[in-house]
Amino acid sequence: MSRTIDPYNALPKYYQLASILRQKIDDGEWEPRSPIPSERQLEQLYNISRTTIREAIDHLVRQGFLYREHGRGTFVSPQKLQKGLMELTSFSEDLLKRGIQPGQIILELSWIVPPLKVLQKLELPAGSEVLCVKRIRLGDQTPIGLQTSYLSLNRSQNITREDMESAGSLYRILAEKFGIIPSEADETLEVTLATPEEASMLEIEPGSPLLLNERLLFSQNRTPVEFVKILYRGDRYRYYVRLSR
Amino acid sequence: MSRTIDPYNALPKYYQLASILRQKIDDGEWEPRSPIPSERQLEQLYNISRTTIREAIDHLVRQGFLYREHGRGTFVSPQKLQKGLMELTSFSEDLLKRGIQPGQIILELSWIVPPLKVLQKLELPAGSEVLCVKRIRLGDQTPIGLQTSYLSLNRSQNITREDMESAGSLYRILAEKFGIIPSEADETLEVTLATPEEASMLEIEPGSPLLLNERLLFSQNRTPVEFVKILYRGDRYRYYVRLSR
DNA sequence: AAGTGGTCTAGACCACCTT
DNA sequence: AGGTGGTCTAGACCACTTC
Repeated sequence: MSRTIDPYNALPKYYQLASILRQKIDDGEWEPRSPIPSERQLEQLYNISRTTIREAIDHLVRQGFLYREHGRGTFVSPQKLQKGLMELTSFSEDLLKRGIQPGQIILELSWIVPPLKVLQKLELPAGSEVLCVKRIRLGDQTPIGLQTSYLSLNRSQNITREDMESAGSLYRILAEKFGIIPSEADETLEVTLATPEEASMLEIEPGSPLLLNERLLFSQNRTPVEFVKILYRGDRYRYYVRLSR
Repeated sequence: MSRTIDPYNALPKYYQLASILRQKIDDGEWEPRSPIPSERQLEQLYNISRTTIREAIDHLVRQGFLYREHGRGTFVSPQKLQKGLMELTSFSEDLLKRGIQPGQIILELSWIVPPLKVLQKLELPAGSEVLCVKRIRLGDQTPIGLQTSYLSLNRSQNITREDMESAGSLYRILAEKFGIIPSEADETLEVTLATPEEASMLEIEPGSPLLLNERLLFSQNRTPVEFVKILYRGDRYRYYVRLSR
């Protein structure tokens, strides 16, 4: 029994169709590299115009679930490990996907005037205050990383320790409390060595190699929202990303 | 004087329009964050149907040159550093963008049976031969990284030292000689320490921290084409990536 | 020749924002 | 109310692949 399109549903038809197709892919109803029904067939099957069919397929192609070959058909992508491609993942979402229990110890949560370099990245005038969140990130109860976030918010948009503890994910708070949806980010990764202070918080030897991840996050309208530095233990973390043209 | 759409041009109209809009953005004719003409206005201006207009705009939105706000308009994105987002950059393209002169020393170029783990990633049966390319990568004449590529090719699709030296970029050879266009890649980054052998080739001390980048590259039809391991000197390389939803 | 995806038209109505 | 982008229709012709 297959779901159908409900014209009275608030969700757009192309979106409903994309969900249906997506499910058939996830369920393995269609084999990898095998063709899905042609656009004309889908038109008949779901009683939707071809333009709308194509819009649904476009979404799935962009997300990497399907690929098209001109004159031949549309095919199911052979799915690799993760299905979420290039998602802007928060630390907690990221770990959950890998089957590790995320946790955190909040070291600091206060309004400060950050280093000038940070203000420049956030495109704020000198002397501006930002919300600074310092946390030790845990995976299965053991330290994995040391994270410092600088958030470009109004003083009225405050985040409390309670918010942090109940939501877990900072990005969920940004979305649900302030309607800020991360849409793009510039990231850099490099190697550094742990200072004695960092080492003690991460429970490793001073001088151990660390993976330093810096991220500048932009919201829907391309305004910088957050600058983050995360120091990962070299022995416990591997950064993963999927790129596409 | 503005370009117009030529209906007899082989290029699709949405593509021609996207180029025109793109140029106006690049030339600074439209300020960042200012609205471009509405879709109905563009319909009149270029005598193209709205569907086609939207297709052109869709492309530019996906590439990050424009953003839409429902009920308000379509706006020019404030461009950051690089304009190419999330591109699958080859090492040489990558360095050139940063203003560093790329170079290479080819250590090895031969057909071998690689480790099983590599064959699995390339989805090849045990015992298959692949083309193995080992290179020291240089930036301004100094070693930056140690790169080992395993290429899934037919024995008829050979690459010679002359190819490598004249083209510089491996990806250019794949594209021009075999019509293989990289379209997606899974990358991981982690920290390791240099073995004595690696250290001598990179001209650093044994035990120095390195950034290990592994990449599995897929072609148009999502077939694995190449598996690469690159060991970067921790003191000379920073990995950069732009992510988007 | 028949089937597939790629491009395009000329409409329509809706949801959202501004005035 | 009027303008904007968001969704949708029912067609059409073209380019490419397969038989």
